[in-house]
Amino acid sequence: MATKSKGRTTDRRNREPEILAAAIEVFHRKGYAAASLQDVADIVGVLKGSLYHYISSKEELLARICVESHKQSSVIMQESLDAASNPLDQLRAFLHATAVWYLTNIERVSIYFNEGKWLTGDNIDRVRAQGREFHAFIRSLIDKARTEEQVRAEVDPRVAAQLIIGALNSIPTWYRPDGLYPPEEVAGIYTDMTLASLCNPAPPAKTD
Amino acid sequence: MATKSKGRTTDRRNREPEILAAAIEVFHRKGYAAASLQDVADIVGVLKGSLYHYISSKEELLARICVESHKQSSVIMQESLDAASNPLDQLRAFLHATAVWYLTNIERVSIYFNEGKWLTGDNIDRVRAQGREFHAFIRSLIDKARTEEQVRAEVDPRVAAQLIIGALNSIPTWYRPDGLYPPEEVAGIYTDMTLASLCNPAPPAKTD
Amino acid sequence: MATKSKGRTTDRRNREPEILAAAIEVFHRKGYAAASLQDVADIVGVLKGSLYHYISSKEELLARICVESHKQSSVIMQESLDAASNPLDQLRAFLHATAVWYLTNIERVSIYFNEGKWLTGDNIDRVRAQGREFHAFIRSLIDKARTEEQVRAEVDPRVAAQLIIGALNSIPTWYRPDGLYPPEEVAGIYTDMTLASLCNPAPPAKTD
Amino acid sequence: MATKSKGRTTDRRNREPEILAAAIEVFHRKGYAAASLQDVADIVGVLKGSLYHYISSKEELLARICVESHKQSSVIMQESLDAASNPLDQLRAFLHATAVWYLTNIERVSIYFNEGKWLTGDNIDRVRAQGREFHAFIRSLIDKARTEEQVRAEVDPRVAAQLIIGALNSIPTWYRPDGLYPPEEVAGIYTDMTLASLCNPAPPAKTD
DNA sequence: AATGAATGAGTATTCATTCAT
DNA sequence: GATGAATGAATACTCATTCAT
Repeated sequence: MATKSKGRTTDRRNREPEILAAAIEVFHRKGYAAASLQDVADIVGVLKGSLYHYISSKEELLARICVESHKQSSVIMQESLDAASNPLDQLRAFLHATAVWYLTNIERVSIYFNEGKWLTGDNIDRVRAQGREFHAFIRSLIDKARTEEQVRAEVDPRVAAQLIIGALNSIPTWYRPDGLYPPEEVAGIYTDMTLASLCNPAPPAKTD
Repeated sequence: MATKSKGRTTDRRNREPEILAAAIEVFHRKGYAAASLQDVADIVGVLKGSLYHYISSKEELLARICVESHKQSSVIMQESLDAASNPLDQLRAFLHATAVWYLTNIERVSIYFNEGKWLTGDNIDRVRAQGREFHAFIRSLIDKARTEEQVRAEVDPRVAAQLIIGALNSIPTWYRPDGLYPPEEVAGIYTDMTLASLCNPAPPAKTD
Repeated sequence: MATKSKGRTTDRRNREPEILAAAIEVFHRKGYAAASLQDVADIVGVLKGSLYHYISSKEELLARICVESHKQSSVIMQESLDAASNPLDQLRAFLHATAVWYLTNIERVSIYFNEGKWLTGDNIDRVRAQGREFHAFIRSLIDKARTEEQVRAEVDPRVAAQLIIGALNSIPTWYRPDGLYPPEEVAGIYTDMTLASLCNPAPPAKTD
Repeated sequence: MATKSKGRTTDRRNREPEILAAAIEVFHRKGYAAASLQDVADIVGVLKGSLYHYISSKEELLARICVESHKQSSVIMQESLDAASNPLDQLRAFLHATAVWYLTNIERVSIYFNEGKWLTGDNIDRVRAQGREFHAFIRSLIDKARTEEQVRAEVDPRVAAQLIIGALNSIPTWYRPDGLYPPEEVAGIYTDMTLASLCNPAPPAKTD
C-alpha cells in the first residue's frame, strides 16, 4: 500500500549492471554454451526479449565480460612493473596481485579465461590477442630474470609461462570462498611455489 | 551381384569404438554442450538416430569417455607406487607418467578433466569421486614426502595438489603436438618445476 | 542557458511529413512486411516509441501513403478528361501523366500499387475500391473509344485495362532514375505502345 | 478398421512435394516476408521443426521454387526458337507459351517473378542472372525482328521488353482462374496486344 | 543394425506496441 | 512531445530422443 501510494518504485534503476552480473553468474555456473538468456532474464526478473535493450546478442554479453576483465588485467601488469625494480620481484608482484584478483572475482575472471574461447569473429581475435599479451608479459619477465641469473638457465620460459598460467586458471575449479583459505594465503602459496619452481632445480632421484 | 551374394563385408565392424573416437574428437573441439550428436554421426557415417543402438544418451557417451580415462589414470597411480620406494620419487614418477599420458592423449584426457563436470546424477558423483581420488593420491604423496622431510614443511599439501593438477589440466589449452616440444620434454619440464616448487623455498625479495 | 531561455528552435518542425517520407523510403526498399518501425525511427532520428505520437500503427502509416497517392491519382483522372475531347486522347493523356507521375515518384507510387494489398479491414476495402476505380476509369475510356471505333472492336476492355495497368506497375521494378532514360521519354514509349496495342491488329504469322 | 489392420498407413509418402506445394501456397498468399514456416507446417500437418528434414532454411525453400520455375522457363525459350523461323513469330510463340504457363501455374510463377528478390547471397545472384536472361531473350528477339523490319524502327527494345514483362507479371494480381477467361484466351489477348504494340505506330492525336 | 521421419521442447532474436516519466 | 524501458507474442532454427519399418 504505502509503496504504491508513494508513486511507483518501478525500478528506475539502470538494469545494465544487473544483467551483467546475472550473466556472469549464469555463464560461470552452466558454461557459456549451455547457458541461456532465459536464465539471465529470470534472474533479472525481466522477459527474455527485454534483455535486448541492453545487449545486442548473447555473444556481446560474453565479450563485454571479457573486455572488462582484460582492463583490470592490464592495470595489474602496469602496477607490477612499477612495484619493483627487478624482473623477479615484478613477476612476484604480478602473480600475487593476479591471484588475489582472481580469487576475489572468481566468476568473472574464470569466464574471461575459460569461456572466452567461444567468441567469434573480431571478438575472438581480440581475446586471443589479450591472451598472447598476458602470456608474453609473464614470459618476458622470466626471460629478463633469467638473463640476470635470478632464474635458472635451464628453465624454458615459454613452457614455464604456460604452466604458471595454467595453475592460475585452475583456481575457479577448486577454490571455495568459504573462509578456510583466505585469498591472500592462497595467493601467497601460489606465488611462492611458482617462484621456487623457477629459481631452483628439482631434487635428484634417490637411488638407494 | 557377386558382392551381394558374398554376404557383404560392409561395416561388419563394431561401430562402438568409432563412435567413441568421433565423440572424443567432437566434444574436445566444440565442448560437450555445444557438440551435437549430428556431428558425431556425420563423422561415423551413420544417421543420428542410429547412434542409439550403441549409446543410451549423449551424456552416457561423455560418461564412458570419462570412465575409460579414469581406468588409465588408476593404472598409472599403481605403477607409480611400484616404480620407487620413497614418496617423492613416486610422485615424480606419477607426474611424469600422467603428463606423458595427457600429452599423447590430449583429446580424451582433456574431456575427462574439463567436460566431466557437465555430467549429472550418478555420473557426476562418480566423476567427482574419481577427481577426489586423483587429488587425494597426489596430496597423500606430498604429505608422506613432507613427513620424511623431502618436501618443505611450509607446503600446504591440499592447495599444492590443486595447483599441480591445475597446471597439468592446462596442457590441452596450449600444447600443440607439432613436434617442436616432444611430450617427453614437456613432461620433464612439468615434473621438474613441480618438484622444485615443493622442495625449495621461494627466493626472498630484493630490498636494495 | 541562453539557448534554453530562448525557447529552442530544436525540431520545432512538425515531424509528420518526415515520418511519412522515411516510411516511404523504408517500405519501398525492404517491403512493408520486412520493414521495421525501428528503421523508420532511425531515419527520422527519433525513438521507435515516439513514432506513436504521429501514427497509431504501422498499418496506418501504410494506409496514409496509399491515400495520398490515390488523391494524386484522382487529380490526374480529372485533368485527363479535361485535356481532350475524345476518349482515346483522354486515355493518352491519362497514361502519359500517370506514367510521368509514377516515374518521378517511384517510391510512394510503387508502395501504393504493390504494398497496399497488405492492408486489412477497412483499409483494404478502401484500397481495393480505389484500385477498382482506377481500373474502371481506364476500362471505360477504352470502351468509349471502342464505341467510337477509335479502338478495335476485338479488344477486350477488361483484360486490356489490366495489362495496361500491369505494365505501368512494373516500372519501379526496373526503372533507374539515372538520367539515361528521362521520365518523359519512358512515358512516351509506354503511351505509344499502349495506344498502338489498342488500335491495331497483331500482324499475322508468317507461313512461308 | 481395415486400414488399421493392414499395418499403419502412416503416411509413408514423401513429404517433400507436399511441403513445396504448401510453401508455394503460403508464400503466394502472404508474401515471402510475412509468411511463416508455421503456416507451412500447419498445412502439411507436421511440426514446424520437422520441416527441417526436407529443407535447410526458409530461404532455400524459396530458392527451390524459383529454380524449378526457371527450368520451365528455359524449356519454353528453347521451344519457342524451334517453333518458328522468324524472330517475330518466335516472340509470339514465346509470349503465348509463357502466358499460358503463367496462367496455369499462377502461384509458383508469381513467386518466381515477384518474391525472388528476397533471396540473398548466391541465390539472389542466380535469380538476377535468370531475370537478365529472360529479359535478354525478349529483347534480342525484338532486336532481330527490328533488323528484319518486322518491328518498327522507333521501338526501344530495352524499355519495350521491360513493359512486356511487366504486363505479364501483373497477371497473378488480377487473374482469377474461375473459368470466365480461360488461360488460352487471356494469353491470346496478351500476345496480340503485345505484338500490335511493337509493329504499329500509335494513332496521332485528334486536333479538331 | 540401421534408416529416416517425426517429435517437442528449447534457443537466440525481432518487433509492434504500451506507458510512466 | 519525446524518452527509454518493458512487454508479449512471434520467428527461424536446433537438437536429443523415439520409433515403425
